Amino acid sequence: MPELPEVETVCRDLRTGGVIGEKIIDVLVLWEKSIADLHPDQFRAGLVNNTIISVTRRGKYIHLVLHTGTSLLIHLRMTGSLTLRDIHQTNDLHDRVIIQFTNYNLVFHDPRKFGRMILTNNPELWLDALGPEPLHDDFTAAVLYERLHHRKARLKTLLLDQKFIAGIGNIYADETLFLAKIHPCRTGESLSKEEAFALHRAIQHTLRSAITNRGTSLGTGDGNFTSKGEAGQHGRQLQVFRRTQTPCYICQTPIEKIIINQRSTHFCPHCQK
DNA sequence: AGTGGCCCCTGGCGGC
DNA sequence: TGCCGCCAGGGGCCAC
Repeated sequence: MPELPEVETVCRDLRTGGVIGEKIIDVLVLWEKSIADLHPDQFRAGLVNNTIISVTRRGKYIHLVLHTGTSLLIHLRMTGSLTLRDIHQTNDLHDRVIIQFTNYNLVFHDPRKFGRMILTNNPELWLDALGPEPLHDDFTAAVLYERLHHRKARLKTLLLDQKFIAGIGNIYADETLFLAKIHPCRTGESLSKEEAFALHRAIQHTLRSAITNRGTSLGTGDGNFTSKGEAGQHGRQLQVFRRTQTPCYICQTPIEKIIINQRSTHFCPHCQK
């Protein structure tokens, strides 16, 4: 599942891969729902002959800005990936959209078809709805405490809420709460200032560490998320996610799995209070 | 404000 | 071996 670290890795790879300055020659839409509500002709017309001038990330969105000022927002959701592929390489069954440059293609590949590409002149409609960027300087521990202390929802729910904080998904929510030694069912308002500060440190450490490892690639079904088609190396660092009934690395207590808001949640019942 | 249910999808996997 | 049915899960939407 691409979360902030995986999306950040994709953006960095697109930049170093030379996408900036590239002119779009043609666009193939192989699955119409992947481009939201736009007709494929409009989508294509908005992109062809355009040049990409920047690649940035906001939450889990990849934001490509074109020289006309139009934005292409890409959300990978569950199984999406963006890869640069040699122009002579054949298409894959699960390719959904192919943006063609002179010498290579930018391929949106998405087996489960949840991902979306949004061509818009108003990207702020999507991006401004998001909560703070967890790795920005203005997201301080005090800011997190301020956002938490009046919330009655459980922490797992809040961490997954993109309006509360942007970019965290199921893997890093569980890992963050383990690192902070806080139980996922605790409510926002129940946290002391010290606990909120510990959670802030855990969020930033978990995300930074995962970015360093180029993200997490889970073994089966979920594919790779780096734009070079490689597996991210963070999987071996996971402390609780998908470790149900195996011993906690700290105290040997079996990791428990519960469901919170339809999401599987993994934690150590001894370490996390 | 918070929660639960359902939907979108399909590969993978457990059960028989 | 082969088939069936369930599950995962980000996020939108709706009901309560």
